[in-house]
This record gives sequence, C-alpha cells and structure tokens, in this order.
Amino acid sequence: MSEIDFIDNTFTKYGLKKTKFRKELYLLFYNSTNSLSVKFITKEFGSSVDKASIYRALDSFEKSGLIHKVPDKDNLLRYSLCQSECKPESHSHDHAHLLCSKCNETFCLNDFEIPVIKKHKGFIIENYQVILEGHCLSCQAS
Amino acid sequence: MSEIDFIDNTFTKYGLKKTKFRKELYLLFYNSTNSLSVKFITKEFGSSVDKASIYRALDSFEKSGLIHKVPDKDNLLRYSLCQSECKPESHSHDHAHLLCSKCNETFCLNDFEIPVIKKHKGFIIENYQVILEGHCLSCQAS
DNA sequence: TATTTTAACGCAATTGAGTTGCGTTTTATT
DNA sequence: AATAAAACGCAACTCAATTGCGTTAAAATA
Repeated sequence: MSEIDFIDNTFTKYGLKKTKFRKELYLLFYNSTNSLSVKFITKEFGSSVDKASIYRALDSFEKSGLIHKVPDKDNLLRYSLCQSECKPESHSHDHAHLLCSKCNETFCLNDFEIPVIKKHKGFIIENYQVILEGHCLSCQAS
Repeated sequence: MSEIDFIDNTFTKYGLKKTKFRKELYLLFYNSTNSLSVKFITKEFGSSVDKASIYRALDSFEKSGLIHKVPDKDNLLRYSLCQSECKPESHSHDHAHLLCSKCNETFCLNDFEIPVIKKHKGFIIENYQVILEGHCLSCQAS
C-alpha cells in the first residue's frame, strides 16, 4: 500500500474530509521522525496556507486520534503521530519523547517502555506522558 | 524552626532579598500540596501585586532552585516546590506530577519512582519529567 | 451530472499568557 | 545616614493561539 493510499484509507476510516492541504499535512507527519511545531509546518507550506487552517487541521487530527500534543522546551505546542496509527503493528499510544535541550527538537521514542501504573495513593491514572531531556545524536558532536 | 524562620533561612542561603511579597509567595508554596498557577497566585494576592512582579519572583525562585515549572493540561505554566528544599530529608528533584483532568489541579507525587535511564539509543538523557493524567481523590466522587 | 449540504478555507480581528522598559520604592551594604 | 542594588508598579508590548465571517471546495443526495 502506498503512502497516498494509506492516508486516503485513514481519512476515510476517521471520516475526515480529503482536502489537498490536510492530506499533505498528514503526509508530513507520516514522513517525520520527530514531532512538528506550528512554526515548522507554517514554513513548510509557505504563504499558501493560513495559520488558522493549520491550527484547525491539527485540532481535528487530534480529536480523531491521529496525533497528540507534546510540550516544547519553551512550553509551546508540538504535535506527534499516535503510534497505533502510524505503525499499525504497534499500539503504544503513550510513547516517550526525547527533548534535545540544544536544538530544541523533539523525538518520539517508540520502543521506550515505562512500568504501567493504574493507581497511586488513591489517584486513578489513565494516561501518562514521559519527557526525557538531554542531547540528540547530532548535538553531541558540537 | 517555624515556617517564617525556615523561609528566612532559605532566602539568606540563596541570596534572595527578603521582601514582604516574596516571603508570602514562598509561604504559599510551602503550605500547598499542589503546584500553583499564576492565575491562582494573582487571585491570592488580589490587586496588591502586579503580574510582572509575580513572574519576576517566580523566575528568580526558579533560578535559585527553589521551584520548577510544570506544564498544565492546557499547556500553561504552573510552579511547584523542588523537593530537596521543601523536604530537606528527600532529594528527588525529578518527582512525578499527577494532573487531574477534571479539576485541572496538579499534584506532586514525592515518592513516585521511575527507573533512571542515562542513555537510550545514543541519546544522552540528563533529566526527565513524568506527568500522570487521571483523577484526584476529590474528583472521583463526582 | 447537477444541486444541495456541510465542512474547510482565507483573511482580519481578537484574546490572553508572558515579557520588557522605565521611573520609583524598598532592601541591603558601607 | 548615605549609597548601591535589586524589587516594585504601571504601561506598553510580543506572540502563540483562537474566533467570526464571508467564500470556496468537498461530500451527499437527487
């Protein structure tokens, strides 16, 4: 199955309208190993797409369960593909993220496992987020 | 040692000026079990303190290592006491936080342990942040 | 395929968290 | 008491993110 077909199928499955921009946006996520900032997406599409459209597309992707938010070093929003969708064989929605404190890029660590806890001192835990701060490969040289 | 004395000592130790507002702000943290938002702090002090002063105080507290930032459900900033300071016997700076998705409060889980990892696939990991999303005790009833 | 319905779009204006500049006040130093 | 240094209040500002609205494009139905 080609990337285009995969995206087409996914959009059908989730009842998303197949607009040119939204398909390209999803392809951008699909071909990326790290999470995307709105700034990056804006640069990628140039002046052809309004930022309001970007935010609205990201919102609808998130509501569909295609992507999820990741906080930035500066607490700005980034978005990252949910693993269960981008890799059908794996179902770890709660993957960890590595945040490089030098280049400020965020990377998804698909196979990083932490112990799953359901309860802690009376709290009911439904979901968790792990953010590892450090240096990525390219920033270790400099 | 009274709370006032403790705060006085801490301020001396960290070379912080002892202004009325900053001492009261630190006391607010000291007597709170959960992290504080700027909105909450603003309400607490009413119109007597400007928001710029609040942000500047929080910045200097953070630089001194007294408090650290915690992201909110809506990606807003909250601030939470560093454990090594508020509880001298314990030294877990990287404590986990529980974020209640109903009341949007953040609670510090001082004794929540996660395995410490130094490297992962070439990344050098220096720090980590764990955010557990779920429901706090008061929100389980409703 | 033409028509209707529905959602996405572009543009502009707005919101609100967080920051900055500056003159004044308060705390610490001598 | 005089001086230096940092914190303060106020106002203006930045910028990420949101919203309103008329227009355009995609899906549904005839």
